Amino acid sequence: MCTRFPPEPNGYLHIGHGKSICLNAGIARDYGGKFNLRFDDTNPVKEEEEYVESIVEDVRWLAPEFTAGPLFASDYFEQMYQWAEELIQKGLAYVDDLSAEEIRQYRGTLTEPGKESPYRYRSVAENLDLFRRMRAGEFPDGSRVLRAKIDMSSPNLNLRDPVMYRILHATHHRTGDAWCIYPMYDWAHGLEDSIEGITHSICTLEFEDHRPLYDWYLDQLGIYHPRQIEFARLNLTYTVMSKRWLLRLVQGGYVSGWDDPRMPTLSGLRRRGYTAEAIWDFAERIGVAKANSMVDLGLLEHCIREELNVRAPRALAVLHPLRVVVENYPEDQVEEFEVPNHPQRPELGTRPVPFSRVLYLERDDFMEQPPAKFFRLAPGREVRLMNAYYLTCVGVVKNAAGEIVELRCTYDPTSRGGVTPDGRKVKGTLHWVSAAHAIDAEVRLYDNLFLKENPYDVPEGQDFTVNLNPESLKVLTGCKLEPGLATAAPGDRFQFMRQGYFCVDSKDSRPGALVFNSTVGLKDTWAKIQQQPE
RNA sequence: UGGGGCGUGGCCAAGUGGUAAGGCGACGGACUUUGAAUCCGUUUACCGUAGGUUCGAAUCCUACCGCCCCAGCCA
Repeated sequence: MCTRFPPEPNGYLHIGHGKSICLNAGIARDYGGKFNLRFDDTNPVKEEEEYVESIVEDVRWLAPEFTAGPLFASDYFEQMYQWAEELIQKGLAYVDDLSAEEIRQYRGTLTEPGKESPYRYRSVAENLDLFRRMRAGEFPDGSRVLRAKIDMSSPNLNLRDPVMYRILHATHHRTGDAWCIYPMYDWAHGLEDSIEGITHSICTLEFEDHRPLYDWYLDQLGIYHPRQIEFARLNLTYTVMSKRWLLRLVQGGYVSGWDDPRMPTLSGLRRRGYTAEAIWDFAERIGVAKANSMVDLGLLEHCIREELNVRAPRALAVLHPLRVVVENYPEDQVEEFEVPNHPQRPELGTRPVPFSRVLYLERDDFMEQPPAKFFRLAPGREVRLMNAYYLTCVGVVKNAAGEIVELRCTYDPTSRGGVTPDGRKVKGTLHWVSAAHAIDAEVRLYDNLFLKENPYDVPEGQDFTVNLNPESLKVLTGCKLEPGLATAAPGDRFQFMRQGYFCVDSKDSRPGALVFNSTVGLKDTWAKIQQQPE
């Protein structure tokens, strides 16, 4: 078993490529085979070194232990050229002087057969001479091509004498100016697979029509013949995967770059806090088939939640702070509570969290006039501060505009640790942070980039921007975090209790000026209840 | 109106002649110092449609319907 992932280095990898990488690398893993990362770098005008670097990084991140390479199609150019001469010798390829426009016209249409080029029956010697001179750089771009001689009346347009080589006086990111003719995908791909001994050449559905050509080249050459198998590419709700649209998002400044945490790119997901394991899990759950489908984004989110639930240490963080004064708590007293890093995994230990008279609570955890099912804090109501004390609201302080600016509360000294001697129960348990000890941080809350399940569904005459979610990014400043988070390093992941999973941004976070990205929220039953029409 | 594919519950997806796995979601309930997690249960599919073959069909045959891809010197 030998598989490969053959990206063209002309863009960043996204979750759809992730599916392909997991599929191919997974086969190699499961059957003890090989998996090659091979760049299909046959078009110098579109390809750049920047892209190969990002792709190598992404593939190594996803499948480090299975990946061989990087390999490059451009390393096989000489061999490909020799094989092209071989086809010419066999009378199976010819140099065509028709212009691009003429070739298009001669190709016919979906329903009408094509016409043969007047240059189709040149002698082998003339073809060889011309092809060598193409390589030598004697002709300008677009003046001639090498074509396979197959069947101009084939119902499969790919078989109507496909172009094998075009003249391109362009500098290649790896071969420099060594070549001025470059092989076309159909000609090159099977050869690359054959050279590497690929057994299963797995590609997406749109190449199904190309398979007869893939087979034809290999058969005519009589070289090792891998088998091409197609599968449906991934579509995700609320997400775009086309290079064109992704590029628009980046170039239009709708996102901060290819690795913006809202992007479905592997680098974006990584920066968002996704793990390689979660992406593998996702890839395995969605399966592989030939039916076009659209996978629910919720499944991807489920995968990362499930993993982070197990591995992410918990932390207390107040995103929308509301000041709370505990009136009966001594003015200058500070005590520390030992808080478990993970309630379900005691082996992860505890950490000290300071408590004092002035605290911050989440604004959403208080309602002056609570509806029926609200069981958090309200005037006269008692709740538990997680791992600390029971707290009762005794007063509300408002500003001139009538906005709540502070809560006055009392605590039950006998409830230390969050349990009372009388064993009385309380409905709500809230996260909190000591005002005097909290550290400030910026928190970036992300939502889907698009409002529609299918962002490509744009009303007639309108721009794709109508589907953009104006609230896909919310930057919160002045968030209050427990002091232990001060030493969090870029990439570190936490569960902010009762809220969701967050990671320290790998680009913008600095010690003393931390920036957290929301990876995914916790499931929120309360939000669901609130949305129900009463 | 040429060719190549695909159509199984809300979303994915097994199953290729023996009478419809699983996951996600949704909905109930238990438990709970995260309205999370966990646990239990429910969601009981005219297998695109219509015919046919067969003791028996999602699986085989025929016709029809719907959706996707192909006319780059892109990949």
